[in-house]
Amino acid sequence: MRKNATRFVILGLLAEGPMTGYDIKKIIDIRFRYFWSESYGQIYPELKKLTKEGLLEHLPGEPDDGARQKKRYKITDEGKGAFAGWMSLPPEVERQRSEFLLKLYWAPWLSQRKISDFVGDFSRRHGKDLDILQRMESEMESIVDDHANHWWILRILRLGQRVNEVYLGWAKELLTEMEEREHD
Amino acid sequence: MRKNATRFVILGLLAEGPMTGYDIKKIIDIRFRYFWSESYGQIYPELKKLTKEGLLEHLPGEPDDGARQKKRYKITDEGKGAFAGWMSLPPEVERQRSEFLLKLYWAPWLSQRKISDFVGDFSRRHGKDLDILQRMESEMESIVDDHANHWWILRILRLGQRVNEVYLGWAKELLTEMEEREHD
DNA sequence: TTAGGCATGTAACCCGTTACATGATTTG
DNA sequence: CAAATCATGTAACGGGTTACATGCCTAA
Repeated sequence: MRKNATRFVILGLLAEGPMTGYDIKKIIDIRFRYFWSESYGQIYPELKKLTKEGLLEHLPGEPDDGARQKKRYKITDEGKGAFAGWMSLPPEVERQRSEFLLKLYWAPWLSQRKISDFVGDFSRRHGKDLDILQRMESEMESIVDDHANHWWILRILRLGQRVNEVYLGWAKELLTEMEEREHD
Repeated sequence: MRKNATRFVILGLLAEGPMTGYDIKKIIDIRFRYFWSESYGQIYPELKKLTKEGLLEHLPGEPDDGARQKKRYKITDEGKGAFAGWMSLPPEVERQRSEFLLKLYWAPWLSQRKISDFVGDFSRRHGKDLDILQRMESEMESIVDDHANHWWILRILRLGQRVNEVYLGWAKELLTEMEEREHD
């Protein structure tokens, strides 16, 4: 009754082609950065487990133990089946937590200065996110017909953009309202 | 080097007045529902620990062990200090995960029908969220001057509204685009 | 009287990060 | 040759959910 989405993210990426644990982490950090994350401490043990269960296999010619070298994994048919099974399940709604909004809720405990610092940090962070998403969109637009899922990736990127635009607009407004309020 | 925001949420709520673990959970589920969550399995043990550390105390006249009855906790001065200390720290950025977007990324594995079901669920969920946020906003607008933090709560609610509006608009557009694409 | 909400609590278990350890390869 | 990056892996630890156990009180 647990999620363990990690294993399915790994299977999904390996379904696009064989790669190493390091590659998987890199792709998640870049392509998925707005809606997913994993750590090595999750990825490597999970690769091992998936291999033992027969959902993955080492590529032949690669060391399967001993020497510390690149280890490329390939998904098996069983692995593809497991992935397809997970895909067809309704997506779990993850709990969301925002320490930023929590602290805004108790803003009267803080100085005006401190609050506007927090809001400023929030704003800058989402400004950067927006920049990255816009760059990713341009790239993706030029190769939208290359793969079946590029059309979908574009839609995901655009959602990310709109959300970040909302964050930015809201933060800017809030800073203005705070100033107006201070010398009323 | 760990977060443990749970204990500070508890301290923050108890700083508004004494209450039970049950009350704390209810408030988080209702007022914080768009940006925070806790389970009883976190709250009760944490209340115990905080009491042992002297940041909380049982209200006199309440059973401090034995009979299973209402147990109201009150924050101590030390507890207030700990809370203020946490408040002044820059908010941690929590990792965010969306299984929904992950599955959209691999949408070509699914039938058109399945995808639009997922998008439809997403849309309905955020439609409900938007309704609730709008109702909370009306309530809050009528009592905005009652407490120092009501002004802030209003801003938080409005951010939630805008984000949910973006989700809804995006989902509607996506469903339209999917239909256009199907009979091209 | 019974269903539902109030109310507290624990144990098992998994999730996930962090810190640490190790070493190869590439590039300035 | 040194630094950065590639690359794999484990152990410890805390975070957090879920399932379970218990029992009171109140309204239909």
